[in-house]
Amino acid sequence: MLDVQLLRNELDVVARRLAARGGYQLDVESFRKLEERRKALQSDTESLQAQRNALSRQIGAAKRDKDQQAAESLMVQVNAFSDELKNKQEKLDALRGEMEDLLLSVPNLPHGSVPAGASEQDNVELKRFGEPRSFSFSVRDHVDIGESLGQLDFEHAVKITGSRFVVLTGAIARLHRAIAQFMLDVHSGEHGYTEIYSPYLVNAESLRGTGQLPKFEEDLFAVPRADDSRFYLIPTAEVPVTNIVRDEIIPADRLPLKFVCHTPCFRSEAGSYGKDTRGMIRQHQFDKVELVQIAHPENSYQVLEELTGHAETILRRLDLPYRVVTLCAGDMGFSAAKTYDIEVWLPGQEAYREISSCSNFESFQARRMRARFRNDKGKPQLVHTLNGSGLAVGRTLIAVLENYQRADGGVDIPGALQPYMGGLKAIASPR
RNA sequence: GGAAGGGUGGCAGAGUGGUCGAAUGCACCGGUCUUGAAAACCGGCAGAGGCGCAAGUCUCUCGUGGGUUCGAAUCCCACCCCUUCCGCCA
Repeated sequence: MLDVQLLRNELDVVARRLAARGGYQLDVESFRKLEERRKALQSDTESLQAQRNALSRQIGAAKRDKDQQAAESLMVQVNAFSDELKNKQEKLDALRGEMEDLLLSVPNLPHGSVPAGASEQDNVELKRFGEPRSFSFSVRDHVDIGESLGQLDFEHAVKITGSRFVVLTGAIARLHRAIAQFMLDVHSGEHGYTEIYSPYLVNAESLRGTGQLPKFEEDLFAVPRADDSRFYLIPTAEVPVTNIVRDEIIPADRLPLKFVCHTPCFRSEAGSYGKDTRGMIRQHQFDKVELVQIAHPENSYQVLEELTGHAETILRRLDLPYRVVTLCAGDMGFSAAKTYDIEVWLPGQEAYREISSCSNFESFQARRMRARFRNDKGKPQLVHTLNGSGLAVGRTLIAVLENYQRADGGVDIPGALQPYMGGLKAIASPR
């Protein structure tokens, strides 16, 4: 959520900066109209309230003095405008609701360093690490590799649940677990993150806090409850972990808070029907190790660089080629002010594919969550929130299978993961 | 699921219809004292919002939402959450 003051004072500037998001159109006119009505209605309402409060105080005084007559005449005065007050109050509440809805639907302002652009085409490559390996045999994708090993099984997943799910077995299932463990150990042991275990079901308020609601309900899986409320399956650990600080005031000397959390993530993938239907690139359920930082506004951009570096470390340790791109304004998520995507090389697709997305949300989520710290004047001030995948576990598994495949159909285990595989150096080729 | 108790400021904890946005303590900020610090003492200190150049002033908020009333932290209703006991349970 943007600061409503900013919209009041610099509406045109805000509209212009938002237009960088692939031509996003802020409804300037209706905001102006709402704001005008709000202003008038609010001052009317408040002055009536002030009158009522003053008269009520006098009634109290009169009653104390046992002056029944004075009290009654004062009550008559209040009653004269109490209907008007009630009416205005109701209108003002409705108007406030409208304002709130509008505000909740406005995306974050792109940071000044974010390149302009409408789509993926306009993202800017920042750096590359590693060289895509050249293979002396014909390269297979993870589906062929995993299925021929008999350890990557989409057919049973379809029977059990449906499309966009997978069953892993044997060494590949273990490799999947090893990857997550490795990541958790590096981030908690070397990068100073506190490991978190969190709920996988969250309430609507949490999703509103991080920005998934109210706008993106169709991307979520909902679980109905006995009353008419519902829980939602988390689309990312960002939601439960960031919401730890919702409605809290954190002592400044504890910033930044650094959390790492491994969870499954659930996404309906509404609107991506034809996309990535083969393999486990895009699943309704996937595991992810998420990094979250709650930072002081002064250094949140430095934190973004660090956090992105922490995610990169994993790929370096696994010796997987990757590149980092700065997302252009039009390709960024709703809540982000700046985002780096890390893309890993997938030989099976001969392409770099997203494996991590690291963002600074500045105060956008913090404002929705009322997450604050006490600044050096002793006043509560909004924190900045950041997060990034460190990394997506399923896609890392794909990258390992494809980059470490052997001519005989087996897969080498990267050195960093071998301790997590009981010393196993390779997944044996099928006979 | 049954029974009882309870949700008040950063924390602890008073307050059961009338200057209560709220005593007191702790924490925090500023000052006096001190070589410095601690202690002591003095002062300040909830949040959000409106109007105003400012000084200031007004409104809202005591778990949430409704209701009663001229007036609600306080009374009524519903819901949520927490604690304890019983039952059930990985």
